[in-house]
Amino acid sequence: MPELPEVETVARGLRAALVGCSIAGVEIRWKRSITTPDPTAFARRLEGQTVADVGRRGKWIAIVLDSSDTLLVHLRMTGQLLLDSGACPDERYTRVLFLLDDGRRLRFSDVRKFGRIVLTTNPDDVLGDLGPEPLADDFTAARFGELLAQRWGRIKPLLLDQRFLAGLGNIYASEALWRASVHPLRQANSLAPDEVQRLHEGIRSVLRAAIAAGGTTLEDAAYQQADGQPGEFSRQLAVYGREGEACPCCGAAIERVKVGQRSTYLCPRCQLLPEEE
DNA sequence: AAAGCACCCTGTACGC
DNA sequence: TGCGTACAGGGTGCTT
Repeated sequence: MPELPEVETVARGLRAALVGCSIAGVEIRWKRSITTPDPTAFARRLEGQTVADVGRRGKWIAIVLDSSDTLLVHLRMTGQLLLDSGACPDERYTRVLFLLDDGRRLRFSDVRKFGRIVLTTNPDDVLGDLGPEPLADDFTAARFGELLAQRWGRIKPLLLDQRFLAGLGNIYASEALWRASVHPLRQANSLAPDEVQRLHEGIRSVLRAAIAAGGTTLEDAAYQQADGQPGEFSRQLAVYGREGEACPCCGAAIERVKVGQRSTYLCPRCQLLPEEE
């Protein structure tokens, strides 16, 4: 499932491939993939627009157009943005098709139809509620500590809350907690300064490493880079999806538990839960 | 503020 | 083989 590193990888690929290109036409095959405006206005407004830049905020891809419009894309679970030269073997899951003026196509493919596309002149309407970017310079351990100190809930669901911190999903939340040796059920405001420091570093290091590897592609997952290549980070996952396997650090068997209705993976020996919690 | 749950979807895995 | 059902998951919205 695409999280920050996968979305960043896609955005970089699209930036290299799309800037300067114009949209000649739009074909909408699943209307609910478009949040706003309505499909007719969406297609009409996009035709003739040129891509000025491609960026990312949290798990949103922002395709900035040379008018006052921005195309925001959220891949959710199975969304993909793929470039092709005008044909592809399997069109089954194509939900929206952007026809480019040079004959290529940008294809929004999405098996489970959870992904969403927004065309807006005010991206902040969508992005404004997002928490800090974990890799930004001003997201310091001190700032992270201040934010954690205000929260009484469990740390793992908090890391998944996009209003608290933007971009982490189920995979990297588990990985970051393992890197920091912090148990997922810990109360957020109970973390000691050294734990805050480790978790801050765990989050940033796992995201950086995953971006460097082109993201994570799981066996059954849909994520691919814009050129269709799989990400290589799955081999570096320490705990996610590895129930019963040996912890790379201590060798104990990795456990899977439910936290807030989500599967969470941890090492029961490295990530201890203090008795009072 | 925090937690639980239903919902949106479909492919896959499983039990019978 | 073939059916039915549970499950996975990001985000939203509602309720407790």
